Amino acid sequence: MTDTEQRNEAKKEAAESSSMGYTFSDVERPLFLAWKEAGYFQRSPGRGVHKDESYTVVIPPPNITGVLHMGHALNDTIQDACIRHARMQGYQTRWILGTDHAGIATQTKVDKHLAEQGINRREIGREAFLEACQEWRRDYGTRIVNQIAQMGCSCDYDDEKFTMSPEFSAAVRKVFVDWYHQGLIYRGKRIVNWCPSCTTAIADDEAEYEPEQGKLWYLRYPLKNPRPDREYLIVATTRPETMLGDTGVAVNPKDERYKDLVGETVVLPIVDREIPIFSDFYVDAEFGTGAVKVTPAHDPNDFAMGARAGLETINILDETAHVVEGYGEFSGMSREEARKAIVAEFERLGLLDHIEDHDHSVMHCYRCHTALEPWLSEQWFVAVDELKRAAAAPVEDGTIEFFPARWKQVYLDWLENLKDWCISRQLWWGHRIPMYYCDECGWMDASVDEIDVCPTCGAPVRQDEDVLDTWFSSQLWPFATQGWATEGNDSPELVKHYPTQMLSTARDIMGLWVARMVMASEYCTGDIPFQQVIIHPTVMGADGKPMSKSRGNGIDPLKLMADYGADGMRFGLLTQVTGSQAIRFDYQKIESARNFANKIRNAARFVIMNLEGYESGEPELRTLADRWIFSRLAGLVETVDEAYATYDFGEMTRALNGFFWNEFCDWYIEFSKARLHKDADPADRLACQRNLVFILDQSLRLLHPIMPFVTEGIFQELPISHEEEPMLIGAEWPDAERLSVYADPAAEREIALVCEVVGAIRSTRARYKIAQREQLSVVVKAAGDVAGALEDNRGLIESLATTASLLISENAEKPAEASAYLGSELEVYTVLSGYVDFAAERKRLEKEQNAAVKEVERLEKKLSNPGFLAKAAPEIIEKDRGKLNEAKSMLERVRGELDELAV
RNA sequence: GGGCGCUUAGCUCAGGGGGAGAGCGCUUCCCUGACACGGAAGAGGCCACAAGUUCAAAUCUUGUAGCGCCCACCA
Repeated sequence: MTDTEQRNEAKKEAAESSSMGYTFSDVERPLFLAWKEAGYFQRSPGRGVHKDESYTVVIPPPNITGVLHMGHALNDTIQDACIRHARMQGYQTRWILGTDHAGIATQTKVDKHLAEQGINRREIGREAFLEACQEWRRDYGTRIVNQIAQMGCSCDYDDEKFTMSPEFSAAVRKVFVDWYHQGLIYRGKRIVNWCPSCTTAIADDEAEYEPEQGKLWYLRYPLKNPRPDREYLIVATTRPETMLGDTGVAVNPKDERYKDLVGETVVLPIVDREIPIFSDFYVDAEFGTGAVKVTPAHDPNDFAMGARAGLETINILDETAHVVEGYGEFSGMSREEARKAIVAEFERLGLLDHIEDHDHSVMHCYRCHTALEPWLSEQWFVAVDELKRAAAAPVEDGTIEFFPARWKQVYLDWLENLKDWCISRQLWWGHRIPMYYCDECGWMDASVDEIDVCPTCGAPVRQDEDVLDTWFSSQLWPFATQGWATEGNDSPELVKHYPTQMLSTARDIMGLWVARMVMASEYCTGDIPFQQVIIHPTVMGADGKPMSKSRGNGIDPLKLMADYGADGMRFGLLTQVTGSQAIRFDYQKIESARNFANKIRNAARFVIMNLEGYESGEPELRTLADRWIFSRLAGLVETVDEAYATYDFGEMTRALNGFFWNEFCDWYIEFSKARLHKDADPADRLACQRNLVFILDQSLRLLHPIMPFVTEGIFQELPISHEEEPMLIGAEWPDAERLSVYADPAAEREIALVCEVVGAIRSTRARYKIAQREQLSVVVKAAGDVAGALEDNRGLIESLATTASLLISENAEKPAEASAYLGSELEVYTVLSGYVDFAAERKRLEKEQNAAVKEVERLEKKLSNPGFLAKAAPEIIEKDRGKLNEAKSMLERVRGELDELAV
């Protein structure tokens, strides 16, 4: 083990035992509280506000079923960055915080929780169960809000919302009642996804498809009037037990095989029911035998076909999926038992043609994993035709914009295929449907207020037992959180903060939530709910698969924050946000971001520890380095602004990191060191200090929305006036236009030359393993203007390259025993006095020679192409001509060097 | 089955018609008074494949192969 390795080991151990230097919670927590207490999180008008326009975002309310996961971490970071950015720009910001009661998900969790204590929901009854849910909600609701706070999110914590608050319930009831009275909500008997174990309907999106190795049974249905060539029809089915409820057999109208059978009748075996053969385009002639048994009560497609053909619907299963009365020996059997028994019966009757293996997917309940039963039952529905047209319009005409833009089509396609929405759930936890029934006189109506007695006959009424789908309340989120239920569209909050500016969410709830919010908003407020929709990429595990407990590839954001700090996690996540639809989670990105935070802290420490004798004042551009870094800053602000406008966070973080680390730290701070020296010119020293403070301050502002904690911590220590801007969170965002006066392409070109010379010397030094402190003699040969620029900045070169002597001249001669660097505009000769390794130099120069030869060939070929000369843009041709000249000159000089080495 | 996306350095990914980039990893040197979570210098890529458009293709079009996600779901 080398000394360095030993030292590193020792440091590592020390770090592990003392949790290295900086403990996040110690620093982050007090800053968070300071922001909160100073009122920055509150609804406007607040501190720092100087614009009339508002900037409002509603947080996608996290379910109270769990804790913060990677999806929240990314999504909330995006929103906080945007909100903080807007706040610094002076907008009246409001980030509405809250949680979602998440009906079915929470009920399952609470059920399970109670079961662990030996408590059964049905035994304790509805009231007690709901109290248990409320307790759960208090616990988890608090927990998740604390975690959002831990991330540094600048939501309005003093005005927290909940999808089952009284305010929200009022909104839900109002919408239900209005829609019911307008005929948008109706009750109907439909096929729904029924869980026989939970005994509730569940939404399509709450069902999970699981692949299953099944069978395809080919059953013979005898014709009522057998023909000489045909006694029966063969149907193929994956679910033979449903044949008890068959009321027809369907074939494709174009299917020649069955054309003459349409209109005939078959006699359903076992039940001896006579059912018609009919045609329907839905039937795929290629599949099975091309003849389909139709069970309208137990399959949604059959239901549709049955409706078209006017078939009877016969329900053969009860709510627990057992065969109902009236089917003899089969009655009372479970689905599985009935299947076996019926197949056996067909076999006994000689009506089982054959069996094939058939893999397919089956819907399962996502809570208990019981296979779902398509079941005919009485449910409440929202008629979507009218609503979906209203939801499509603002997206089609661009009033609502998607980022990335391709999601627009996904949204419209989803709406296009939307079917009526089943909103009733046979659950307890949720908004109870505000429908009242009188069993005496048959009166029924929806009501915003609670009703006890029938308005027509005075008898006691009962309220519908079912609750509403969670999404029915979630769809109201952007406006029901802002006083809509009580004050309508004139609510002061809505007037100021509606429509909201932006909604950020994951793509999987695009239809479920995003589209429904647009529908509901258009209908309830007559306005769009938000102007822009960000669909952020999904965070996948390191294996590229969706994060899940069963795969064990999940990442816990809380642990990330503990290990890398909230800032590290936030910045690291945003570096991975590109136009892509999925990101493969990469610890190294988070670690790099943590290192970046550390870099920022150390750079700030350097600036602050070098402020002896500092007096505040305007920046003063005295040197090339000053002009250069200010020019770069001006460019950075433009890039960052553009990145916010397009929500390109990857680009934003790359620009910020590159500027701060590679330009400000690696070069500008290094350039500054000589100027900050005790013996340096005091006036220049002060200018340098002011410039350092200015650049650092501007950098902190630009970084703050992404890394709020580190930047605020440093800002507090900066010797700038904190009277107007006491905290960075409310400080003014850098103004690209004002800074644009610093744009200085000439300075950027010149500094590149200086860096090229420094780099050439350092490179030679590294190649010959010459220690940094050993001073070198250097000769630079360059044309007049270049030499002039370098001469003006010889101090920078001398200090960064540690030279003993530096000769810069147009007519410089190559010194003896020197290593040569050949650039396009300059040559650098580093004197090595006796150390020159001729073989190594030759090898290196030969490599350069090869590259130069190739470049010359490439360009000559290109420039001798008549097509290129005739059609390419003149500036491109000019550029290539210049490049060819450079390449030729380079080649000539490399050859000259090689010739000398040969001597 | 439909839609969308991806394939660029060892790894994770940017870029997007005229000079191949970043971070991590790797190699060499360095604890120099901000930072070893660091500094300096390097090595490393016919940009998946094929055809086409073009004066010019990693970049545009089409196709092929592989990977992935979402939606639908055929009895």
